Amino acid sequence: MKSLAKALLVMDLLVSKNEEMSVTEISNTLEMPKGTVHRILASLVKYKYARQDHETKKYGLGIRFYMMQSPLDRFKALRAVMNPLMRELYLKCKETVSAASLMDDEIEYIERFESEMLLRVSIRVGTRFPAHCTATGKVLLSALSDAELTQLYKSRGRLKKCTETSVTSMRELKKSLEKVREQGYARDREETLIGVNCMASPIYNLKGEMVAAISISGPRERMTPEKVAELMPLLQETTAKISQELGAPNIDAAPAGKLAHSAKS
Amino acid sequence: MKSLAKALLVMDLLVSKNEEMSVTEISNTLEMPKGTVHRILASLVKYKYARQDHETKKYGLGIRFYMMQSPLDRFKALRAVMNPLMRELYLKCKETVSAASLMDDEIEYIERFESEMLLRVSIRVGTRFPAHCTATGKVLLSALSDAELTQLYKSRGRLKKCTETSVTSMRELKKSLEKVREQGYARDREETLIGVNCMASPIYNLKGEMVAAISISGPRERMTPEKVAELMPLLQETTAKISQELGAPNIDAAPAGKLAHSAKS
DNA sequence: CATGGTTGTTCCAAATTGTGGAATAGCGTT
DNA sequence: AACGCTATTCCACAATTTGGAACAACCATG
Repeated sequence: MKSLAKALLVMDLLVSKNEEMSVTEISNTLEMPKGTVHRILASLVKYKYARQDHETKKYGLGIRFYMMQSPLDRFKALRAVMNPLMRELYLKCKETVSAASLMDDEIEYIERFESEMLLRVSIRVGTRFPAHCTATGKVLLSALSDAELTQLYKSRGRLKKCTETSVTSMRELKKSLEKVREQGYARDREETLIGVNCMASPIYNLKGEMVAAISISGPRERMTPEKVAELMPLLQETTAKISQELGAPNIDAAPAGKLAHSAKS
Repeated sequence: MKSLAKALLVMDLLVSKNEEMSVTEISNTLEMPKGTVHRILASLVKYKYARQDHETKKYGLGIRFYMMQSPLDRFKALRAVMNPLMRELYLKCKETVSAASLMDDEIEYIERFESEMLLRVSIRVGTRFPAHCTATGKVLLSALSDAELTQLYKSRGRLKKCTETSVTSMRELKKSLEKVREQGYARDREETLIGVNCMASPIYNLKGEMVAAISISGPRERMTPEKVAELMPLLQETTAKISQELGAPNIDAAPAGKLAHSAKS
C-alpha cells in the first residue's frame, strides 16, 4: 500500500520532530512532491491525526496523538485548541472568558481571557473554587453519575457556603445538576461571589468525555438575564466548535457522557 | 484519500479498544471486507503502527504508539517484546537471562528468565546494582557521552567496590567503556559477585536510543571464556532481533546512540 | 478421523483512486 | 508594484486499491 506508506512516513516525521512543520519542509525532507504531502496532510487533519495551525499554516500532531500521551501533554494540547476560540468569544462579549476542569470537588482554571473593563472578574490560571457553587463546576459535576457524585462528597459533610445564594445541601445540588443536564449549560447568580454572575458550557473530547467547561463571568449589573440569554448562543457555539476540533462525536446529541479523569498534577 | 481514511479508521478502532483484535472482528465492526482490513493491517505492521501477536494472530497497537505514551506503558510494551525472545535465548543457554535498564548510576532489572540449574544466578525484577561493576551496567553506561558520565558521577566520589575485580576509578571505567563501545557488548568476570560471570548486549528503540541491555549470567565454572565466546552470537542475535522489533534504525551500523532517559518510577 | 465452521491469508481483473507537475492564490518583503 | 516565498488547487494519466471469492490452517464437534 503505497499511499498509506507515504502517509505513515509523514506521521513518523511529525512524531519524531515533535514540532510543527510546513508543507515544503516535509516535502523536502521526505522527497515527496508538495501536492502529495498536502493531500496526505489534509486527510490526516480530517481524522485528527494531524492539525494545522491556522496562523502559521504549519502542521503538527493532532489530538488523536495527544490523547494517548501523559495528562500534562493532554492539557497542553487542550489549551492550544481552546485558546484561539476563547479569544474569539472574548472579543465578542468583552467579559472575562475562562476555562476550568474538575479536580476532585473543586474546579481549577486552566486558561482565561480577562475582560479589560474597569469592573471585571479577574481569575488566574491555577485558581480553584468549590465546584458546587460555580456555573463551571456545576457543568462539570453534571457529567458525573449519581453514584460518582455521592462517592465524591461522601466524606465531606455539608457543602461549603460561598455566598448566601450557594446551594448547600446535596439534594439541592442534585436537583440543580439535573437541570444542567437537561439544558446543557449552567448559570450561577452570585453563588460564588456576591455581585458576580456566570454562565458555563461543557467541552467534550473525542471519546465523548467531558474534559473542561468554558464560562463567561461578569458583574451582576452587566450580566443581566437578557445579556446572558444573548451570550448563551455564542458561548455554546464556542464550546461546540472546540469540542468539534477535539473530535467529539455527535455534536448535538444528548451528552450524558462520562467525565474524563482529571490529572492530579 | 479513501485508502488512508480506512487505515486511520482501523487505527482509531485499535486505539479506542486498546486491546488486540482479530481481522474479522475489525472487519465486522467497521464493515469492511476482510481482504481490505488484512492489507491495511499488514502495512500498519510494516511501519510499526500495529503489531500482530504471533500466537493469537490478533492485531494490536505497535511500538510507535507506545513510544509516545507514559514511561510506564513504554516499559510494559518493551517487556512484551522482550519476553518471548528472552525465553528463546534462555532455552538455548540454560543460564539466567535478564534485562535491565539504567536508573541514575544503578541498573534495575526489568525482566528475567531464571536458570533451573542447582547452582544458578537468581535475580528478581526490581533488583538494583551499581552500574559500573556489572556487564549490563557497562553496556548501558557506554551509551553516555563523556560529559554525561562525569555529570552522573560528579558528586559520588570513589566508585563502590563490589568485589576485588571491580573497577574503582573513573579512569579505569572510562577506558573499559571505550572497549565496550568498540565491541558492542560487555563482560564481567566476578566484578559484581565473586564466582559470577556475566555478558551483556544492548537494545535500541526506534529512535536509536539504547533503552535496556540483556545479559546472560552464570557461575564462573560454567561461564568459561569458551562458553562466553560460544554464547555471545546467540545473545547478540537476540538483542538484534528485539531492537529490530522495536523498529531500531540501521541494525548493524555503529551505535554510539543516545541513551534514552529512564523513568524514575 | 472426517467434517463443518471457524479463522487468517492470498489472489486478480476491474476501475476507482492517488499521482505529481504545473498553475493558482495568498502573503510578506524588498 | 514586483518579487519570492509560501499553501493550495487542478487534472489527465495510470498505477493503485478494491473486495469478492478461493485457499489454507486451525479447532471443535459428530
